[in-house]
This record gives sequence, structure tokens and C-alpha cells, in this order.
Amino acid sequence: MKSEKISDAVVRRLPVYLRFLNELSRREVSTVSSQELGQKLDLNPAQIRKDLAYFGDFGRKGIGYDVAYLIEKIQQILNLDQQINVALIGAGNLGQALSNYNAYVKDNMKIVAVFDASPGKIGGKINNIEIQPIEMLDETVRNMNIRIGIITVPAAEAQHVADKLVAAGIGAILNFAPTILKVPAEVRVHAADFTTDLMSLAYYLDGGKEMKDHDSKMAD
Amino acid sequence: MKSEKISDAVVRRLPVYLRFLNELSRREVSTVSSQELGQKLDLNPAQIRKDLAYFGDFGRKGIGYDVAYLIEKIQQILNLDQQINVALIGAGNLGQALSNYNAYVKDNMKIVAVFDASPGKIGGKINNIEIQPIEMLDETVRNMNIRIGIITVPAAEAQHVADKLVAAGIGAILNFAPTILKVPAEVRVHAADFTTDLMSLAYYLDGGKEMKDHDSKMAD
DNA sequence: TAGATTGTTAATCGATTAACAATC
DNA sequence: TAGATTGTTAATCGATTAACAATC
Repeated sequence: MKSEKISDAVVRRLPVYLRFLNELSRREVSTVSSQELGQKLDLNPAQIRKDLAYFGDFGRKGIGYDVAYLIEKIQQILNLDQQINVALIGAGNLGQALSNYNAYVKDNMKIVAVFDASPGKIGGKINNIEIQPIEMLDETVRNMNIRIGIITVPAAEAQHVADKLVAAGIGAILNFAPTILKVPAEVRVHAADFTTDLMSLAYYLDGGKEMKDHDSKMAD
Repeated sequence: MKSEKISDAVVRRLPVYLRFLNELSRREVSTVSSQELGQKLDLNPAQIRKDLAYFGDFGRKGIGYDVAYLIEKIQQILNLDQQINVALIGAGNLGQALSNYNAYVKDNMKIVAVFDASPGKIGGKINNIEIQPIEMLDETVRNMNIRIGIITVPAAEAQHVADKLVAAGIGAILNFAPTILKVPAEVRVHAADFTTDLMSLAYYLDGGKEMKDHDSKMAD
């Protein structure tokens, strides 16, 4: 167990480990080695061991990791041994999709409130949750102990919404809008903008411009 | 201009630059410095200059970058000076949301085909595109010159769909399903799984378990 | 015991940042 | 000219991987 500062790269791998461990658990596999984990997750086994060792000695030399125990530990590390309440701001298509998805409920994360700015949507329901006007955000976030906000409003409104979330004392934001949000350092923001993801993929399409008149690749 | 291998970190920043440059262009700003870009995008100016310099000498010393010219160049680098056809596999909630979103059309990326496995959905329409059975995937991908696939099917089917895409000669995959896909090295995969994003955010919620009985923070 | 696998240190690799000459 | 800003090299920082003693 160290008390070094943990990098975001490490933190982002923990849910990936957890997801696969849950699958192993469902399949009633009781033990797993960093080797096997690495193979399945396309990661270096040493990296996995190192990641886990930041938080404690969870494995057993010569044996590996106990699946159930490791699940429990990673959940604790991620604060997912308690329910984390989440707000969704923006009841458009994407917002609907995310809230219906609710796969993360079993991971103790739950969308408990939905907000939208357009009067037409207020009072409607998404996934059985009533859509509230954005003016209610501050009050609801405080009353319901909401810790994370998911922003699915258009880019032009995203910063405004983020400001409101911050003012209401939110701890972290998942931002689907294609903008860089400015928030105080103590609020964590993760960008989840798939348009930039998609555009960066286009770069890797060779045989496009770069190699058009040049087909010396091992064809087919 | 170098011919070093460009890292994915660099490639993923290009769309972010492009997005902001487009905004500047809309506002009729004609020139921008790495300093200003860095400020707006929360990046180090030296990093921005270095990123761009991998691909050419786009700036002018003492002046900065011409917005219109840089937009053109980045579009070329990303292969977005031509239309890139995209297929969407999985016509569920999330798939609908993504296709309706179609903000990327202006960036020359377009969803031109949608597939689903459930018979009930076949023949229906999403965003004016007819939903095809998954059996048509190979033929349609080839006929329509589809280069990128977006996977929005459940995790259990994602690998199967990826295999079909690869067999049909796709170049890159954006994977929304919460699984690690195994594909040949020449096919690029970006993970776009927001549940892991969300779970990693929970880590940063202090005042949760770790600091429960300890409220010495500068309150309010 | 012999074989397997962890936790951890040291080595390597890669990405970010600082600094500055060149030049608009 | 003086001020600004690029492109690029060198310095720094951080993350990944290899290697291995400890030990189940």
C-alpha cells in the first residue's frame, strides 16, 4: 500500500478490471492471475499488478487474485460500495439513451434526477424519472445528495450547466457536449464526446489520401 | 514536417483543435496563436505547436496560425477532406441518439447504413435510413464504401459484430459496448464506453468513504 | 519440493514542457 | 526596429515494462 498520487490512467483501468471480474464471478471463476487478466484486457500483466498494488496487497503469491475479494476491493476504491447518485442534464435523444441504459445500477450508480431547459419537456418522464426544470437543479442536487452530473445538452449551453452543477456542489461531471468545460480544480471532468473520437478514427484510414497512388501493401 | 510515427495522443487532439478553429472561423477570427489555443483548450502551447509541426509548417513566426488554412490542413490530415461513410450497428436507444445527432455531417462523416439483429426493427427507419438485417452487413459495407463502424449492440454481441465488420474490410471501429474487442492490428478500435468513464469519476468523490468523519475542508 | 505468481525495484520508453534561435 | 510567435531541441516528467526475490 502506497500513498503516492494515483494517476488518472490507473483510475480509468479500475472499472475495466471490475467489469471483467464481474464476468468471471458470474461464470463462477474464483481465482485469476494478472497474466489471464492481461490477456483478456490487452494489458501488460506487470501493469495490472502495479495498478492494484497502489491500493493494497490483494493477491497471493503463487496463486493469483481471489475474484470476489478483488471485486469488493475495487468497488471500495471507486467509492462504489455506496450508492452514488447521478443527475442527467439534457433530456434529448442522448440523455434518454443513457438513462434507459441504466446498466450501471448494479454498479451502485444511479440516475436519480433529470433536468431540461425546454418547457415542453418538463413534467414528462424518462425511465420513470420526472423531468425537472433546470431552475430546480441546485435544490435537487443538494436534497438528493447528487454527486455526479452527466451533461447532454447542446455545446452552447454546456458551460452554463456546468457552472450550475459546480455551484450546487457537484463532485464530478461527465461531459458529452463537444466543448472544453472550465471548472474549479476540485471538480473532476471527463470528456465523453464521441464526435472527436470518431474524427480521430478517420486519421487511421489509410488507403485514403495518403497512400492513394501506392498499393504495395500485402493485398487482401 | 517529420515522418516520425505519430502517437494516438496527438491524433486525438487534432479534432479538438479543429472544433475550436471552426468556432473561430464562424466568429470570423482569422488568426490564432498557440497561446490562445492553449488557453481555450487547456493545453500547453508548446504541445500544440509540436503537434501541428509533425504534419507541416502551418504557422507564421511572429503572427500565429491562419484559421482557415489550419482548418483545411487538419481536415486533410484526418482524411476529412473526403466524405467518410460510417455504419451503425445496433438500432437501440443509443444508436438512435447517435444517428440523430448527426452533427458530424458537416465534418464529412456520415452514417449511411444502419443494421440490427432483431427482426422487429428491420425495415424501420432511423434518421431516414432504413434499418437492414445484420446479414446484409458484408455486402452493404463493400457496396457503399463504408470505412468506419459504430457498435452499439449489447456487450454479448459486440465481438461477433466486430468480426463481421473486420471480414467486410472496415478500417476502424468506435465501440460503445463495454467489452474489449479483439481485432487484427490494422483495424483501429476506440472504446467509447461511458459506463467505465462514469465509474472512474466516482473515484474522485472524496468526502465519500475516505474522508467521511473529517470535514476540515474550506466549507461552501 | 517444484511451479506459479505476486509485489516491487530498476530500466526503458514515450509524452509533455521549457527554452530559445529564427523570423515575421 | 521592437515585439510576438513559431518550429525545434533539450530537459523533464511520468507511465509502462522487465526482471526478480519473496512466498504461496
